[in-house]
Amino acid sequence: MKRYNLGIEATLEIIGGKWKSLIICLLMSGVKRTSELQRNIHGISQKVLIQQLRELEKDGLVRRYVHQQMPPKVEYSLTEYGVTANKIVDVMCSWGKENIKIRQQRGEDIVLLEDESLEDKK
Amino acid sequence: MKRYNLGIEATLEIIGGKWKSLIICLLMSGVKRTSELQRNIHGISQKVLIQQLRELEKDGLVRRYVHQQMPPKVEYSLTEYGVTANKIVDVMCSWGKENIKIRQQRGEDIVLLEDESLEDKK
DNA sequence: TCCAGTACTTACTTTCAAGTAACTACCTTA
DNA sequence: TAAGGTAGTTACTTGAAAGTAAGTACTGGA
Repeated sequence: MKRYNLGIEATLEIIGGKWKSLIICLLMSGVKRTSELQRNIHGISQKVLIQQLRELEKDGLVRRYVHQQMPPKVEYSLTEYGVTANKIVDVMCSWGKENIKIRQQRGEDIVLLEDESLEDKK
Repeated sequence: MKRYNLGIEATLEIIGGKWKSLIICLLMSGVKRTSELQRNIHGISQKVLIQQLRELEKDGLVRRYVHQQMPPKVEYSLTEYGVTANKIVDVMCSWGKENIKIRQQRGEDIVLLEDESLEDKK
């Protein structure tokens, strides 16, 4: 029997960690191929990306669609349930933006590249 | 120069990790003493609790008030800025509750003890 | 006088998520 | 025929976060 004291514990298990909320954030802008995700998430390794995607799939947030073709083409998208999780990711994003602004005003040497990573580079 | 691709990265730095969102959640119900927090956050060690509180204080989310008396009495509360972060914690809590319900309906052997940890045990 | 409780600090250890790198297997293009 | 791109897997290593345990310093109560 698994016990949770607060709802937030379950949330952290599912979208906690370094990468999952970023993946959800990117998938909100539409279906993405594996390689697209990897290019757009700075610093993630292929192993970790795929591992995180599989976990999100297992938890019902992400759908994996394999095109039966060569060369391989695999597409990931959010499920309906995954979209509900985006509510969280959304407030985290906007709170984070505000936080960065505040720290910039304080004189910290930081930038938000913002959305560059979301756009497809031509 | 520190670079963020998405606002969410800054958020994760500040309230990410295993314990910080739980601490914020508890502090939303009012001022708390160190020992109260420790009793109410199941499994946290004193070292880690104090460490997390100091980091939250450094980031401006938590206020630490030391009563000049013996035996020592230290109280922690959320700052105004800390209260803004509670928006995030709030959606995480409610999403997590929903998640637990769904998994219970699926037959998973889990419970949400919910709010027991928030109340002062007499 | 000793134990319990307050709020810490310090030192050391463990764990596990993430990182690194190499490998498979297939196709297309040069 | 060799390189580059697709989507992975596997094995091993690293490092930061967290856990463990003990010590400090003070007071109040049995």
